Amino acid sequence: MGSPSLFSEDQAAAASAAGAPPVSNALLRHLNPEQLAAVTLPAQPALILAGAGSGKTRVLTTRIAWLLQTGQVSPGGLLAVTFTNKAAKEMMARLTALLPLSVRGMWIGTFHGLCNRLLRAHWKQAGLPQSFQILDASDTVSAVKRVIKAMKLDEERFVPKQVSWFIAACKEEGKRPRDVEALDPHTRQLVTIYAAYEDQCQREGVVDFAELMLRSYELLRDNEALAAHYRQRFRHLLVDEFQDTNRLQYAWLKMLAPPGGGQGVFAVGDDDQSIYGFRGARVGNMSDFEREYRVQTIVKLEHNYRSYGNILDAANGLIARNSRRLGKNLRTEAGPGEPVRVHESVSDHAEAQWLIEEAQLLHRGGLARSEIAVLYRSNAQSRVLESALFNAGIPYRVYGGLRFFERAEVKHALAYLRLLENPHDDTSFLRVVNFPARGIGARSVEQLTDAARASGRSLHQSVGAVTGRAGANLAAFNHLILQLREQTKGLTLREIIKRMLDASGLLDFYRTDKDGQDRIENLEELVNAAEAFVTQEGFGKEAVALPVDELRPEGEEAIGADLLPDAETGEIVSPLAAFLNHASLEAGDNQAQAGSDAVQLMTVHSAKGLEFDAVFITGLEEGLFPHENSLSDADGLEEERRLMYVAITRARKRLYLSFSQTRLLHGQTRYNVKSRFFDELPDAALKWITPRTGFQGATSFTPRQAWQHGSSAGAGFQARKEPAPSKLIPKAVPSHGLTVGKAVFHNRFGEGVVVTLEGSGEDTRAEVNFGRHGRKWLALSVAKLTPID
DNA sequence: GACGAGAAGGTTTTT
DNA sequence: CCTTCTCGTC
Repeated sequence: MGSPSLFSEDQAAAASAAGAPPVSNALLRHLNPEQLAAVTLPAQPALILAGAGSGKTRVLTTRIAWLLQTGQVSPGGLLAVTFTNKAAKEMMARLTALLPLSVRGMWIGTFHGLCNRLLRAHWKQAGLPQSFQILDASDTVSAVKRVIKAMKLDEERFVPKQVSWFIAACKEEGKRPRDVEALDPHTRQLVTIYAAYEDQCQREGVVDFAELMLRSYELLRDNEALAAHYRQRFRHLLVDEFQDTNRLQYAWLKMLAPPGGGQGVFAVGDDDQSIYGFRGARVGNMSDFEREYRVQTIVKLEHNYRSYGNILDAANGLIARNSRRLGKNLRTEAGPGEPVRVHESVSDHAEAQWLIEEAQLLHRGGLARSEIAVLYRSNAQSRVLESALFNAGIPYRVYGGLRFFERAEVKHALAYLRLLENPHDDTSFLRVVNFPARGIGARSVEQLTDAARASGRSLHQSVGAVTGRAGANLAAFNHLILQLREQTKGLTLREIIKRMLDASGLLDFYRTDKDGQDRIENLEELVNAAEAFVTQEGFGKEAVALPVDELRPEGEEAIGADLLPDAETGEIVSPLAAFLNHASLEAGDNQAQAGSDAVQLMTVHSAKGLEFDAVFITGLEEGLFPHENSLSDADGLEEERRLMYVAITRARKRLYLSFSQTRLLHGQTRYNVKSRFFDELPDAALKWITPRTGFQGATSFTPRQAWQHGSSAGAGFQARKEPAPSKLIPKAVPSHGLTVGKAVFHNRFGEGVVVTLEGSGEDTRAEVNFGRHGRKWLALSVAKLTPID
């Protein structure tokens, strides 16, 4: 590994001066020296370590704008890739604000979006049908399920969901069935399923998310001319959230811009915010990149523009406990601000109660509810909070759960639309052939599937193989689709969808359904979404007029029609096809009421990238956060710590850390020790607001100032050491002085909580939860257990 | 095919 | 405890 230099301010100034011709200062004026250094780096591999709240997106977009404005690259000559549609949209929006520019047709998008684009443009070479469909996660599981059924395997041993994970994991390692090393019989069988699943997908012309990546990787790997074309074309590649890339994504990048190829590869990431290791993200890609690309320049963005000092101290102090870091420390000029408030409660219920009162105070002090976030490690924790908020009549919004395009009714509608586009789409066919019910049962579907499989034809084509009543019903279904196809020719997208909703019987079905009202609203929303898509994306007359290669880099010759991506201009695809394409890659928002002023509830994972004035991190208990399932290895714990780091750095002004002595989980009361993270946070940044004695959701004793002045309220606080845990579950106390739920101290295991008491007299034994040391059974006659408090 | 009883299982998740 | 899915019945 080399030892890349760090840019100093002088170097930064020098770099911008020595770089391309001076640019209109407006673009660079508001950048700090580190940001400026990053933005104006020469065209070479570079790694930008962008801390939380350090203006990462600004650097990325300004970099693009600068490259364009200085004429170093044309819009068609750069590729910028993100993980989420949201990030891609944000980037395009900011870019348009910086430069008078049409971002349409530029290669800015998600990994999957860009792969899709490559595959649509080169479907032949990729071995796909022109109108291949994309399976979402649940489609993938159903498809795998069908394979397992067809292979007559036990669904207990081969759980479709897990098998689909296995397949995705293989693909994300770049492995086809023949590449997977199967050492045991079970894995061998999994690989057989994988192979059969591939056959089925190929037969049906569908690809799952992982396949989008793998297939386009292979496309480039196996077509030298094509790869050369794109390498020639993309002079600059920019990658967002580099720490979240998996093996395949990194390999894909290397295919587009091999080390030493002279292209600018601008990788932005934060190893401290890598929280997706469990699904294949490889932080190691950052150091691999540094090594393989012989990165000369690492720019660290450590100036934080989001949070006050105490919050950053907490974050820095915590993350410093991790080993294997690239090393970074956030700093601010905003002053210390308030201390981080720590609160202990007796139960999860009390925690919720306290939180609500606190949130009400903030709101009354002038803070918008939407500026208050309640974070938790796992979704199960939201219930108590939700019901408390609900009972208190406080508007709230829970992230997670079903997204718009994942809703059953929307997926049904999309399936009909897909059949209009392509009647041979078996996935869609199966989804709606009997929905709404039209007398085609499982038996007939099975018959039909067998016939189709035997003849190698689509379900649509095999309808004749089923006889009797069901056969007639199937024929009627086919007729319905074909007729609708005829009738909607030439109609606007809006009209097509409305017709379909009517003719399919979907609307009628939900009208009679008892809780169908919401679903009907969603279907209406689908019509609106389509309408909005047509207008936004310009799939009207205007778009057709836009030449496909408008943005082709200067001097690049046209190289044959099938080498030119259609650039989503609408020239090749119909609005319907484009909309379906859009719908399969964009899951949409997850809930309505997005606009209303509501307290935001979400997992720490979904909070990544967001920021709020006030943040509550709840359930900070051993076993929950850090989660017990991640404690088996050091890597797991480090990822939990990064997760906590992400959580802390979401807060702008006020941060609460909260834990509870008891929590109802899986129907059982659990007695937890407070999270080890409390021991790892700098005491000076914390302020314990739990009173020594009282319990039940007591609020802070500090005289509270109005929110507007809140940010400086921390000035006079005394940072006292954590108090002894307060008195807990009131119960009769036997002679040994212990009760279930009692906090105790053991010389070897440290602080713990009594979970069970058994026996009496000399024979009394206690099970104590020592958190990181696990649960221990101790004989009270032998073990020295000191009750705390 | 709709409904209800009963069992299973319950970190984190975008595309 | 509570949700989700499967299976059996009418």
